[in-house]
Amino acid sequence: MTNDTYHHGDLKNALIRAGVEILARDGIGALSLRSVAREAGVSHSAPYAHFSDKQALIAAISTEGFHRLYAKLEAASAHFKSQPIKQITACARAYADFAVQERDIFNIMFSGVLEQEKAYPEFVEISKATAALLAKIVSSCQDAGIFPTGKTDLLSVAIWGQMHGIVSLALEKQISHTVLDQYKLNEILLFALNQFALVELT
Amino acid sequence: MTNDTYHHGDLKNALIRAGVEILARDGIGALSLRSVAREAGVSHSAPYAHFSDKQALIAAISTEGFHRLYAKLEAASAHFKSQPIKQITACARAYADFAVQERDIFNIMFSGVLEQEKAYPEFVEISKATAALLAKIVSSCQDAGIFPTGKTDLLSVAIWGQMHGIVSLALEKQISHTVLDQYKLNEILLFALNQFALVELT
DNA sequence: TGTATAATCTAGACAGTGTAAAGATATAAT
DNA sequence: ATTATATCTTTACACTGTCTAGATTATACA
Repeated sequence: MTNDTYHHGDLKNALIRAGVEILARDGIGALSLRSVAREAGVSHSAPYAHFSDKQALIAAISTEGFHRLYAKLEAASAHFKSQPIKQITACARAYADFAVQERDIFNIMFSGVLEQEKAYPEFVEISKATAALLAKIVSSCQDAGIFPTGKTDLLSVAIWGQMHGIVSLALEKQISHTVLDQYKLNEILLFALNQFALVELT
Repeated sequence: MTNDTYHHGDLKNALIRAGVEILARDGIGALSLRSVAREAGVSHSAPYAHFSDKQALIAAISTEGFHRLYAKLEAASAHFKSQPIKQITACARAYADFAVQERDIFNIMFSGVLEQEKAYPEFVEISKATAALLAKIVSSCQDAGIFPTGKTDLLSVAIWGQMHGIVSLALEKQISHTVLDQYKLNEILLFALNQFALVELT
């Protein structure tokens, strides 16, 4: 797609890819409209043909991040089809892995896109789908007698929040390294998840 | 302190107060070195006499934020002296209240200060003290038979992470408003906290 | 097919930002 | 009292997001 014509052909997606690349390579501080344009090889104001402002580009990059997170959770879940215990623990691990490995995308995904007055339908869609995927897994755990029945959405939000918070604090280095070294992130997540469970998750 | 002399007298603290004020009034997007200097009535590079760079100012504002959070948790805890059940639930509510009411300070406190290569001793001190305060309350809950004994630090981190994550997702509007309207933030927190408890927390 | 219209991209400009350097002014130390 | 140090202002620079005007290409319609 990256031919040498005046018109790029697929600039919108190229800009999103460039943003993801910059986040992974140079970190969140290096992500600017202009750096993304440079990375994609276009002029500094070319992005405005596809994104109304910087927030819109960030929303698009965050949307891509949610797609990756969804795919990772979906894969973890599919890998243990009809084994709810393994599904939920694998998802917790996948969530943590994603946050650690794609740290800056993870951070940008949760840095206020939905708080904006503007609506970003694709972002809303995939983030809702991700929440629904978690709820589905939690629900199947309930059906399997792993979690108490009822209030699936409440349970699901509580579990998501728990995973999210523990992972976030760890990324922020707010969890003392003596604790983190002793237990490791996955063990903390498992311990926390087990509080909800009727049988032991391992 | 704000006399009309060339030397301000207490510029460092004035800048921190100005930063806090801007965060509360105009939000995180309006927080710049120059806006803080303007708010304090000094030239745009005056802050460099007291802060090595913007990160250092943000660290100082975040430190002030942690002092406020600590004070709020301490007050909630002190108000229910030797009533561990009420202490822990009051702390959860206080944590959520702080996050909601001082939203932008809360966000800046958890936006990577400790990830920096530079060390900010006062920030480390108060954030450790806050974690220690939570651990103390959790420990007293263990002594009172509210939480299972042992692994206090693990338990404490899991509970902190849980509160932090649920509150963060709510601030981010990632918790669907149908769920949030139905249960309210405090109820979600209480439900989640109860998973750790041997007796019912209310 | 040819031409008007729209979409896409470039170039230039502007105000705002973080930061560095040089100089002015007040305080502290001797 | 003089020197040294801390504090603050002014100026300057590169970089940012965004706006405008104009160039180039694709699309739609006659």
